[in-house]
Amino acid sequence: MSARPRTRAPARSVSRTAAVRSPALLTGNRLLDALPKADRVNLARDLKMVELAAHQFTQSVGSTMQHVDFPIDAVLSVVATLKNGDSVEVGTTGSEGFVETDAALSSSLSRRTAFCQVRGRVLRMSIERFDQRMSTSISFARLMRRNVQASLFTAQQFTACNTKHSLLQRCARWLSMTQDRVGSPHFTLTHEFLSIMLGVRRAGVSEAADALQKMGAITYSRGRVSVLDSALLNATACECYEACKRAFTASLR
Amino acid sequence: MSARPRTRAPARSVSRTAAVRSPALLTGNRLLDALPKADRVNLARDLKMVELAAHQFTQSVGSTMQHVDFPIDAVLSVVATLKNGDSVEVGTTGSEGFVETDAALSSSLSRRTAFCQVRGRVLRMSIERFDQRMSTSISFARLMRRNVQASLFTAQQFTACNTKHSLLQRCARWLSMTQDRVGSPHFTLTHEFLSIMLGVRRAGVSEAADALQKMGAITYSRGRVSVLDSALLNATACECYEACKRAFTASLR
DNA sequence: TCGCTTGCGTACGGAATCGTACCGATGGCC
DNA sequence: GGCCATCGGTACGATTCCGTACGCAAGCGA
Repeated sequence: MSARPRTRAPARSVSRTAAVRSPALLTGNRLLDALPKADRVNLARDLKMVELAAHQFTQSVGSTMQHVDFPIDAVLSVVATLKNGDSVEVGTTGSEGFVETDAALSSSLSRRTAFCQVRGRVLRMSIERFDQRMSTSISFARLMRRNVQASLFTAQQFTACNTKHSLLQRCARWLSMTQDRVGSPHFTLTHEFLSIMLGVRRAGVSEAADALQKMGAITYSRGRVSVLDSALLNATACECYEACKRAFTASLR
Repeated sequence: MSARPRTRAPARSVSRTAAVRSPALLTGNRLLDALPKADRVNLARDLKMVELAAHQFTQSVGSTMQHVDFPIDAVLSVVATLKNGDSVEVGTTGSEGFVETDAALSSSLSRRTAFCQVRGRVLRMSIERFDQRMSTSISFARLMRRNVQASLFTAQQFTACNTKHSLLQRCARWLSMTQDRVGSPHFTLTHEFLSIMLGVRRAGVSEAADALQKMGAITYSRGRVSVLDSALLNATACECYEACKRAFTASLR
């Protein structure tokens, strides 16, 4: 309902754009796949497929960055940890981006904690290779930086979202975003975990989730969530869902 | 009646570090002044001093960027505007940085609104010159990007701050940050305006400000604020004040 | 199959903040 | 010197969310 040429895709399950970009070179990460062909030819040799388990950490504050992760079907969360131990999600990344954004900002130290939110695969590139590509390929550097711009936009949006929007709206936003990133209406998530991400009580999430379930948008049970009516869910979410989605879409161009 | 170091200012108003870096080339913007000498030699000809009045806009959403602003003693705010018209501050910039961070991220469109929070001077550089320097000077590009990293860190910190910290803490944080940026304990600010920045009611800010005044940290009257005890103010602020300060300091190295 | 861990429903008083509104006081302007 | 817009003190019930806590039930491992 948005990207113009792709919706008219023919019989083959590969989109036109992708076909033009020779499917054999596709990685599954949309950011990498948006690179011009020249950048993708030898990409695979710099990438290592890694399976991440749920809640597995991929970076921690103060450590030297070792690698950059380009998710395929995993969803990674970046959180800010406060002195009292509370963590709040400040960014989420799926196949539209990469984790360890600071690497694209001339920094070599991790300033935030990141971990796997929804289990799945990522393509891992060493910092050395990443830096090398950043400094030798203008198109690579440009695409990465535009993705960082979207991350910045998202963090800013969350800043406003957290003061202005209700818990129900934010729950719906989070579930909508995650559904997009997982690429499936079914994923794993406990109320407890979502409450940490949103910076609220577990009981608060249970109430909001119950409301979403009663209105028929989702169902859930013991850590498994299914989105039944994504249109309804999106409509219940605050505008921040659409805004962030647009930001990432725009960054791929 | 409080700020210590300035009162002890010697004959010359230039700091030691600055002296080492040949004072004649100093601009007054700490970010630019942190550039290696080679970058600063012909800097002045690309900069135009501009006086900004309070509440004067310098960029708006969706417009093509024309210039980048390096504040000297002005303080600029970047805000996210929601559909209902509410605005929330998502970034603040003084002499430690620059405004129009997206310019350093391969983007030419403004995604946020920015305006002058506290009147003063900025050094304005055209986008063309900025882009040129970004692409020709590694040290310039590196410094700008590290500053963007600090902006990203700040936006992330505010995301957590807005869910976890009390209004009193956030008021104190804002006042502490602004004092640092203005470089003076006296500045102009109404409760109304601060309430918009923090995304809360005007009455809420009045209560918090009253509390800060009663504890002797500040005094204020009809839009003029004076910080009386910055140590007390900092102690009342949440950890986010120190965290963001450190982030910007680190980005200058 | 048992038991235990984990996930979630729910409830309670309380705190923080909201929305709104009214009014006094200040200070710039004519 | 008087007028008036602006600033901020204050109060009210309403609302949202908090902190906490208890209990039930599903599913996993032994």
